[in-house]
Amino acid sequence: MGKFMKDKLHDNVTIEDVANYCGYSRATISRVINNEGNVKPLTVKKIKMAIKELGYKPNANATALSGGKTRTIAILLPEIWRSYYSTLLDGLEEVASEKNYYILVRTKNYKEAALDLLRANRVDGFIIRNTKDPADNIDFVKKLDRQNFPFILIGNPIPGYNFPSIKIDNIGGAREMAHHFAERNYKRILFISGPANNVDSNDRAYGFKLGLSEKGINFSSVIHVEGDYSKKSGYEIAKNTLKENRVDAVFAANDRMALGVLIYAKENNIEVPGEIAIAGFDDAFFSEYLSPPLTTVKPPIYEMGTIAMENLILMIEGSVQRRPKIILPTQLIVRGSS
Amino acid sequence: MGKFMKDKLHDNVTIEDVANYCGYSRATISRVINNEGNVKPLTVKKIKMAIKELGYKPNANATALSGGKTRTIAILLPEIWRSYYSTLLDGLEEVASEKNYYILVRTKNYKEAALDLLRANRVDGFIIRNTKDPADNIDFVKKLDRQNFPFILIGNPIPGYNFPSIKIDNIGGAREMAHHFAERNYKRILFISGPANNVDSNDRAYGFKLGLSEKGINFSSVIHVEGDYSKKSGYEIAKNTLKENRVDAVFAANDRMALGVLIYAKENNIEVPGEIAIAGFDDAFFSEYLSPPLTTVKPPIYEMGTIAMENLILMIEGSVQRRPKIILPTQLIVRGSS
DNA sequence: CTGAAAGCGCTTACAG
DNA sequence: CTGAAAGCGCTTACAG
Repeated sequence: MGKFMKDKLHDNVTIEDVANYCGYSRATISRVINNEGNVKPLTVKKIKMAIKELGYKPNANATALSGGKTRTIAILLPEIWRSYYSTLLDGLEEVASEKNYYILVRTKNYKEAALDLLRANRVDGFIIRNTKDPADNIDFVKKLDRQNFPFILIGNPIPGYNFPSIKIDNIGGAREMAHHFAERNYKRILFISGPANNVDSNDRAYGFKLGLSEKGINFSSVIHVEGDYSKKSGYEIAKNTLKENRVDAVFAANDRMALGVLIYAKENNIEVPGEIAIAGFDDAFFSEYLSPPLTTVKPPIYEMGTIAMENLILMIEGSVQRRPKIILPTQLIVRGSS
Repeated sequence: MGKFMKDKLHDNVTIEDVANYCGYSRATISRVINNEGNVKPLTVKKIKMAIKELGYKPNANATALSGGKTRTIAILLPEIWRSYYSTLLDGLEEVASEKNYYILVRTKNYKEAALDLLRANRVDGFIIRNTKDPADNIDFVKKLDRQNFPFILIGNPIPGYNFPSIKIDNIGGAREMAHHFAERNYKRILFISGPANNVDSNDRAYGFKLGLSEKGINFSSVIHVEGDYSKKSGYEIAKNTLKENRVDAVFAANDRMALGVLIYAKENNIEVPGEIAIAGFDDAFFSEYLSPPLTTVKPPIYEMGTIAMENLILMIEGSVQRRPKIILPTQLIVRGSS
């Protein structure tokens, strides 16, 4: 057959065409496509042959409409740009495409979009990364939960609820940092937390405190100042605190604030780590390029993506009810700043 | 699972429900949804009211199946992780969501996926960022073109064809860099290109040559060495070249190779820019954090995303045939390294 | 093991 | 301006 004919076939082949081609009914073709069993092996073979020869692909919209799955998963993120999110997305997509799923990514006004996706039956499941305020999309999440519609929360789960979720071990990571500080014999410590209501930051504070006390350092001797996760707040807090207090080491609840502290130290000729050690949390993209490179806690973001997607697909395809609650270990990365 | 589907269906209000609710036929409801005109204003009003009250959203699969659009756009990328791609994605999504489209993102084995998306009628259009070898997906692109299916190529277009595309002005950017070098009075120049067959790199080489000649500098006096875009190749080339040649300035076809040169210079106590100036192309995420910060050419990646999506949507919705060919200007960013 | 037939929720000529 | 009806390409009880 000519090139043109071939293309034409490829473009419009329906289940009906396959049925006519090999002399079975649409129902049987459908059974073979969906591996339903209860079809004679020879028939399966013939039909698979026909499908291949005609280059048949089921129309996804028809499949979804008639009760089948969409094989697409919605991923709701606050933004894409930051490496945190793009790395996460990378992990999510890795597994999705491997398992033959498509991903629909949404950031802008995603609450509204989520409802639309659900109602329009566009997806089989949701991966949801909360915005700053975890309670923001509580209504939608509850709705999913009520309908038993598959979803997984990524990052900070919604406090007070027991939804399927995956997050990093903030407590463990900060605890390790505390141990590191103890080993280095840093005694006079400044801890800069994130915003007061931030779950991550609170966990990091708790873990840090825990780790210090395990090494016999009382948290009450630690200067604790609240920042807002911005570079600027790190800078300002350093400026306000370091003049009046002797400090051996600073632990900021994220790398951006640690960067602010580092910039302040450089501007004021404070030697790092000679006079003051500095550490952060996140292993931000810039951290290894600073001078000195920043000691930090690296969260397994890519793995969080792959594991989240694996679990979601299990929820979608599995007959068993699953409510995974996963916590992934972090990794302490000691660099030149401590 | 049966129960689950049933529940879900019950939960969803259909066009039938709207029809019953307000006493018009499904056909008329459909007309109102699609703003078709030819409906009495009062009827429109009543129906819109009913839609709102019932919280009705059309089932996307039914719409697509019965000849409507999917309102989703496939984005094919070689990868997501690098900031180039995530920034691009950000721009693409910004416009897509604003115009009420969803995006389907795919990186892994995307050629195969693309064909599937097309056949299964899952999307209204394609945004395609070529892999290293632009000819790699030539068959698919030709197929789209033949079917008059909307798509736009991003980045390096396929040589020899006239497909709708958008890219940055590599020539103009490198030309500006040449002018900058001339102003700084750098005479002995090392140019490190990318791989020989790389379209971007060739354009940058051409633009650099052009810019130098405009300032009376003969390109033949420039040492031209071919790299492979990696940090390592920048490092190696610096090592092999800078020992035996006096060089005032290095222009690498991307920032990663420039970083390699910078690392070599630091290791060998060559002062930058005192003894050798270094510049790159791309404004990579690390470039502003280096010491000294790297002079480079910043491509308008985010804008490339927004403009590409705007044009694609015009192609999808517009009645007019459009084959946009867009080239976006870059921006020279002079930092401490030159 | 297989098929006929009834949907799934829309759109779109066709008629009036 | 509006509705009845056919159809988009699948899946899934129901029968045999």
